[in-house]
Parts: sequence; C-alpha cells; structure tokens
Amino acid sequence: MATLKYSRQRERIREFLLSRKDHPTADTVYQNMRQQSPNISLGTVYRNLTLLADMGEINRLRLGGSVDHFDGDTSPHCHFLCTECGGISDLKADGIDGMAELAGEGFDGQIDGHVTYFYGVCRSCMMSKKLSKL
Amino acid sequence: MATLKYSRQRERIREFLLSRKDHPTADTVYQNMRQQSPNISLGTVYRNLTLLADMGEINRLRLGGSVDHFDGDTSPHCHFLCTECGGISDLKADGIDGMAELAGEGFDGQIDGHVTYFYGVCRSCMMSKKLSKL
DNA sequence: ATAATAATAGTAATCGTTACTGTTTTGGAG
DNA sequence: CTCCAAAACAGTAACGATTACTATTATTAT
Repeated sequence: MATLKYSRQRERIREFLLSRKDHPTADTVYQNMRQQSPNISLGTVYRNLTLLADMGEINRLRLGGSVDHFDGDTSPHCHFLCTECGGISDLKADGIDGMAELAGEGFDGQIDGHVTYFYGVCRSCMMSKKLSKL
Repeated sequence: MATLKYSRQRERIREFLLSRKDHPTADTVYQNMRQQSPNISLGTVYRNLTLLADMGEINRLRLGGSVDHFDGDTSPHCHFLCTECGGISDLKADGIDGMAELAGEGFDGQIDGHVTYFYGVCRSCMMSKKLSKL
C-alpha cells in the first residue's frame, strides 16, 4: 500500500533529471542535489530514483557498465554507448518497437518488452583516434 | 603482449560452458569446477571467464540484474529474461541484426553493434500465476 | 635443465547499491 | 490548531559481485 507522501527532495530530483539532456548516474544526481540541499543523503537519492523509475516518471538505464544511469526523458528512444569514453547519447531508431511482437512468434511465453542499446565510437572519440594516428 | 599459456582450469571452464545449455553465473561455474578441482579459486574462474569472453569463445550476458551470466553458445541468438523467476532462455529472433544499420542512419558516429534482450513471463511462471489465482 | 613469465590459490580490497536506525516531515482526523 | 500514524529523511553500516594483490606453481621456449 504505502501511500506516497510529498517530499521536497524527490521533487528536486525529478526536476533536475527533467532539466538534463544527458544521463546522470546516482552519484552525479547526489553531487548536484548537495548544492541546493547540502545535507541530502545518498540513500535518499537512490530511494527516490528507484521510486521515480518504478512510477515510470524516469528511466533507469543499465548499459553494460557497472553503474546505472538515469534518464528524465521517458519518450520512446534508444541509447548509444561509446566504448571509448563511456559516454551515452540518445539515438532515435524508428521501427525498433514491434520487434517484441516479431520475437514473440514461436516463443513459448509472454513477452512484455525488450531492452536495446547500441554501442560503438562516438564522433568526438573518432576524431581523437584519427588525430593520434598522425 | 602477454602470450597465452595453456591452463587446465581454463580448458575445463570452457568445456563446462560448452556442455551447458543454460547460462550459468560465475559462481555456478565455480561450484561446478570445485567438484573436479576442489582447490580452484573463484578469482581463477572470473579471470578465465573474462579471458574466454575477450577471445570471443564465450559470451558474457548482462541482463539488467546485478549478476553476469555466461553463454558457451556464441552462435547468433537472443535472450529472454523472465521477470518472475529471473530465468534466462534462448530466443531466436531473425531479422534482429541489420538493426544496427537501421539505427546508423542519421547517427553521428560509428555503430559497431547492439545489445538486445527481451523480458516477460516464462511459460512455467505463467502456469504458476494462473494456479495461484484459483 | 634452466630461466622467464603466465597462471594459480588464497585473500584483501573496491565500489555501487541496499538495509538499518533513530529523527523529522507530512497529512488526515478530531 | 493539535495529535498521531506513517512516510521520508540523514547518517551510517552492511552487502555482494567483481577485481586486485601476493607469494607460489605450472608452462614453454631456449
């Protein structure tokens, strides 16, 4: 049950994530929150990120690495992970949904969705690599 | 350069993974190895799993959870994660490759590949849920 | 056989995340 | 407004998968 009560911290975390166009980690959120709320606890950040993700107001991204990232943009889009710098960028890939249906054919169970992300080398890392070969 | 030397432990780990049709964790591999080699170290298991994965002889699966799974089957196929029991099964989804190309259009960087897995409720968990509703 | 070095067993350390505890905040009822 | 139950909090400890370290053993080229 656990009726949800208002929390200033949660509101600020949500606002922060909505204002960002990148994909901060819990620790990045924590560092930024501390500028407004110096006494905020890392546990509070984690608890609220999990809460917001469970409510569907943000997305939790698990892209191979050992750290979760969070995304305030819940509109349908994919992500790209740079294997050189670890950076994450958005990537629109139309037609990627409906893939679950495609996969469901001939599968003996109920498919609710899928997780997809792309990896490779981002533009700025490509530049760096070219330069270092000269 | 680090020239690779033979290691009985690595060979057994590889054989074990090839013989399994599921997707064991490092700890599962460790427990099984200990039956043949009671003194094997967990670190040895991890090191060799990482080595084998880097050589492309096995695959390391990171499916959302906090534990890695390993797959001796390196033929192209996808995975399905049951959100009820945490079980992993194989799933063939033809036409899923070539998705990287699709995504590459209009993306400002080099796409090397993608990670995709499906989630939902596996057959046996569906049965259990139906039963518990009676 | 010897020497160089990769691999090992055993153990300690790392680190992102979660759990616990006593205190504070929220929000509905009287 | 006051009171109270429950949610949320700050601070800290615990957790668990993985990696790093160290002294010893196994492999392989000469």
